[in-house]
Amino acid sequence: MISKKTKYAINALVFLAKRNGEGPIIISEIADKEHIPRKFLESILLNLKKAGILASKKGKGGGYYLLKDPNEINLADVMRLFDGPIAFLPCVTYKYYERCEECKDEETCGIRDVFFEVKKKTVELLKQASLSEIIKRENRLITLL
Amino acid sequence: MISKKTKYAINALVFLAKRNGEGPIIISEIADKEHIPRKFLESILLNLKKAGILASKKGKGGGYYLLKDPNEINLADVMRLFDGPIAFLPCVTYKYYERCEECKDEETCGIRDVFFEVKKKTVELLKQASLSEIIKRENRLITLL
DNA sequence: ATAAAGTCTATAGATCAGGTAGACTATTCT
DNA sequence: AGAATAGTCTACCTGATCTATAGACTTTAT
Repeated sequence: MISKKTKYAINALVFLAKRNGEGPIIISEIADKEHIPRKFLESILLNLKKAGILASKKGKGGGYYLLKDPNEINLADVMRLFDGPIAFLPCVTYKYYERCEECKDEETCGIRDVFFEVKKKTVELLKQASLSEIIKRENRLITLL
Repeated sequence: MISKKTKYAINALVFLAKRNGEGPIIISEIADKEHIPRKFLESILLNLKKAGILASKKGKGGGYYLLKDPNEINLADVMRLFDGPIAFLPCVTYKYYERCEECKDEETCGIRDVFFEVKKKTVELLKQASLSEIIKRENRLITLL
């Protein structure tokens, strides 16, 4: 399961993507509209800014806005930012690789082989899931109602 | 990431599967060979027994052994037993379904749509990963060396 | 009887998730 | 200049969960 932090981050990003181009949007508005505890959201947005995904403007008329294109922000990146590796085992992650202590031989580990495949497919699907893609799906689901 | 508990459970099960038919194997042997803390392993095996996957025999000559066929024990079931749902969101799980508090409309949620697809594929792959399958993969990896 | 082996109950340290509080800094408008 | 607005930073708290460990108890084979 992803953490609430990640879930809130995704919701906030989709919200900002929908209003992309309208200029800065204040934290309180995002918090209210997306039902996210305000102070908690603060630190989330700060992280997204540090990661180069969002930018902010201080003072009156300020707020947060997307720095990158909605096509280029995907769920895999956001999840990794807040929850760390997506894989089920440390020995099949790319950036956070760690050997399993109790493992006898990684090269011939059947368990690892399975989890590598799972991770590969998962990352593939999550990379495709950009903010634009999410919004596109939402619109498609609405037309199906 | 899966918990150590789940990882240990999988290792113990694969170990037992390899020696299926040899009669009961004592906790200490599994703990030693698989490098699992003995007392921790105890409670894990007890859970697997309660779930109907393992059986045990007390007293001298006792130990644990598989109750089900190695084909019928898969990673999806084991993971669910110890770590709960496999999905990334509570709203796309089957058995543990829960609505996302902050969600406005589940029916048209693009985020949910993506995570549903991810979960579907993941469960599919993990269901195929039976103990027999894991051992088969291990043997194949050995021949490739 | 005795040794072997699983079972049950309790506990403990460490880490982390989720959230709150408040002071501080930068910017804009009048 | 000064008030209002809005993000930034530091610190803290509470409860849950993970990863074990300890020890007494029960069952069984010889």
